Amino acid sequence: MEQQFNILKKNGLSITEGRKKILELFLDAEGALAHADIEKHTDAAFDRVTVYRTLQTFVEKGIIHQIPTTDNAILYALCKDRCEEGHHHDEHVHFICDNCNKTICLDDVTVPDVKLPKGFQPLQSAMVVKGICDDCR
Amino acid sequence: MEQQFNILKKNGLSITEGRKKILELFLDAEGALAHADIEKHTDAAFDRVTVYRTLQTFVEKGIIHQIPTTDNAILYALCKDRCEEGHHHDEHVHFICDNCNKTICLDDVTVPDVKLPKGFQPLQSAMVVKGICDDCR
DNA sequence: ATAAAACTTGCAACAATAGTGCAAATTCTA
DNA sequence: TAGAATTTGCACTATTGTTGCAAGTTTTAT
Repeated sequence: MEQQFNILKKNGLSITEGRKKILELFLDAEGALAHADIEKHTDAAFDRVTVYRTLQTFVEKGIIHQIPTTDNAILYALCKDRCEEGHHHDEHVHFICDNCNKTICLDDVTVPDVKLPKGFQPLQSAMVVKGICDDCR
Repeated sequence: MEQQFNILKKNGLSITEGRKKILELFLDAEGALAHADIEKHTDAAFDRVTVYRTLQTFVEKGIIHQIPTTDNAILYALCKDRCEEGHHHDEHVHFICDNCNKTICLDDVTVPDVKLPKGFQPLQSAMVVKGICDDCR
């Protein structure tokens, strides 16, 4: 697959083994990945620091986005087409399964608007739903 | 004020300096607090470990609740009356100001229900809105 | 008011996670 | 294919969270 290549190219990034491999992981992944998942799946073929920096770069370029969690782990998932550098459009709901612990982007479920108190100006919203996913029922 | 005393009493916790002080911080705080904020405001009068354990205890007892963020820091905020031990009712929207960086509980704004794809069973939802708060306009 | 029981704290040690500077290696440009 | 630009890995440091245990504090029951 040349998909990884194209994504990197489109974002003006050098094509390197590490970046291709990490992108591949995201493309294959069903759900979101944590830094730890990536290290596990790459067999320490790349330095820990490289993974951090790659993830940072991808977030900056709008290739992946971060997902908020309560348990102090940053999760990352691929952005869909609409994202561009410096401007994410990841306003879809994220689902965390209590059973298999996977985090899944519900790309088709957009975060609903809410009425905020007077004076609060919304710019971005995130929504996380916990429960049991389709596979675990 | 005897409010701290009462909260601790009601939850069957021993009344200690540390717990009273940390509760006071929450009662005074406009927004949510991170572990680091608490250490800062207590002048290291209490051990780092004590702060961790106090926060844990408060979460378990339903005195404070955790707020998900994307930046890898757990935030805590006081629960309103409705919370009880082991059963939080913090299904309100949280607002993070891009300017002053405060996190505010919008207690009156409940997280809306969303329609999930077939097979997904929701149990708990969280919603975080980023933007400019009332004070910063 | 007081002693024993129960609980809480601080310390030290540890573990996991994240970030930085810099030299070596790789990738890109022309 | 050489030089410029970027990326990587290493060693080191910083930050964040956890655990066991002895000493200290709070509670309880006299």
